[in-house]
Amino acid sequence: MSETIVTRFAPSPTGFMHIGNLRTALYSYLLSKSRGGKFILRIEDTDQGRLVEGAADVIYKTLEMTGIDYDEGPGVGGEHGPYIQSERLPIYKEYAEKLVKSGHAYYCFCTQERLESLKNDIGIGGYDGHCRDLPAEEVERNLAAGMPYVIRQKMPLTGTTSYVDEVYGEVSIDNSELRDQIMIKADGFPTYNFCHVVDDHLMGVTHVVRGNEYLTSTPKYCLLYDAFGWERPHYVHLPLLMGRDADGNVSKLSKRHGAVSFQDLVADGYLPEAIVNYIALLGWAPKDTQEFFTMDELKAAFSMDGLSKSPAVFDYEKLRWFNAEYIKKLPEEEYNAKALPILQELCPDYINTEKLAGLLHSRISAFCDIREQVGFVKERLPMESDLYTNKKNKTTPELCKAILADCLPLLEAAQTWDNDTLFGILKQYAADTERKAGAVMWAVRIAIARQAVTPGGATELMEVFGREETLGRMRFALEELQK
RNA sequence: GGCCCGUUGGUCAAGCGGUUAAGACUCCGCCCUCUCACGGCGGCAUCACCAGUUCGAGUCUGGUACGGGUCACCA
Repeated sequence: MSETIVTRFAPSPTGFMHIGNLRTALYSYLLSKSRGGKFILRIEDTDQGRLVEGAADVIYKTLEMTGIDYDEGPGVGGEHGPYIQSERLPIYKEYAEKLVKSGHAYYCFCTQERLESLKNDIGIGGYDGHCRDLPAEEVERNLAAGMPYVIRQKMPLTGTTSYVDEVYGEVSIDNSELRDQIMIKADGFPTYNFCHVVDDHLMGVTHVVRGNEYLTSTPKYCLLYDAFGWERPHYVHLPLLMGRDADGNVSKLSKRHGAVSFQDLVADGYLPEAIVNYIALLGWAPKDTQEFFTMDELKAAFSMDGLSKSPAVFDYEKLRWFNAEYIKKLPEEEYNAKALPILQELCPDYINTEKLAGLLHSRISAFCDIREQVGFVKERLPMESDLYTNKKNKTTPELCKAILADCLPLLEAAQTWDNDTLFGILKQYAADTERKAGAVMWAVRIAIARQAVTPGGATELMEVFGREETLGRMRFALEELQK
């Protein structure tokens, strides 16, 4: 029989979608979809202290924007609901008590103070098992007296627990390394360590896809499956996403490395398709050298044997390259829909923003680049002394002054104001005066842009500025040179 | 510190015992060109180290070093 594969993405609603989490969601989704399986979304909101208003919406929105759709989950329903853990509390309680009855878990009445002092005692890393073998009568008495309690998983004291990870192979941990972790907290909420196992089993999850940080705690979860008599799922641990620190070292990608949430990147002008394409290749590689993938192509190409074992450093440069490629492929209308509003806000009215947007299309890697590219159109920049001097075109301030003086009347007389006409005028002038076209263009471009590097050539910029602004800038530059 | 995992160029990576060690980003040249960008062409690696196994090792084994993760009433 061919088992239907079921994977899930189980994020905690923190208010933002970390790019590493998004990649986990993507791989989990792709694993399932590459094999015609099901994909479930489950919200893990069992930490009452970290509740953030509207945080789940960020998750829904991100998955929608990236095209990661789920067969079951909040909003879409499914036969295993509810899909929000805070709505499943009675289930966890029931299963935790089952484990207490079967001797795999126990009530613990230790106070926070006692636990604190334990931490300070050398030689005891964590809980000491104080309540592990409390007499039944004492437990009953404490419960009846309403003493606060937690429920802990009873770990075996000896032996080892191992499992076979789909990417890392066999992982084996001494049971003595395992602590009696809390399953149900004092507030009645379950911990991740416990409820994700219950949910994954109840929801029929066959492959648990998650970050490598769970590699060494997975034996604890295996023990839980064993205690319940449930079949263990397949584990697919993913290499971590790293960020480059200021000191050159790397560590788990986090906010200090820059924009690391999906929404931050989108706000900076990165396209969801580009982000997905880039992170798909961070920790996974296709069998051939294809590098651009649509979601459908990813579904077709994804396979677990392409997963890497070693951590991957998130490289903004490469993301920028991907994004630039996606922007270049954007149809005119879609590109303008994003670029024009930014330009209109930045530029004076006389600027031909549509033309400017066109010049920028192949020159930006993210839409946030627009701002720094158009600084010179907003205002006349202070002139740097040596800009008129250009070795390749053999220009000098003196030559530029002459060119500007000559060209000003020619341009004032221009019948129409578009690139072709303007280019023709200047080209003709160059031919007539036996000057290099490059020198003429250089003089004019520097005069109006007042900076060395510009998006577009002299006549293109003239079109962007329009007749009045261009001539105004040229006259100003000429006067400046004549001083 | 204990335990676990990893290590092919600055980065992402292919490679599965015999290859001139793919490809991409970055960087650097050259070409195109009214600057830049786009586009085109080209360049940049003794596979962390040391032992072993083998006729032969980036590929297998062991050790060392380095890096990372994990040891919560967070997930």
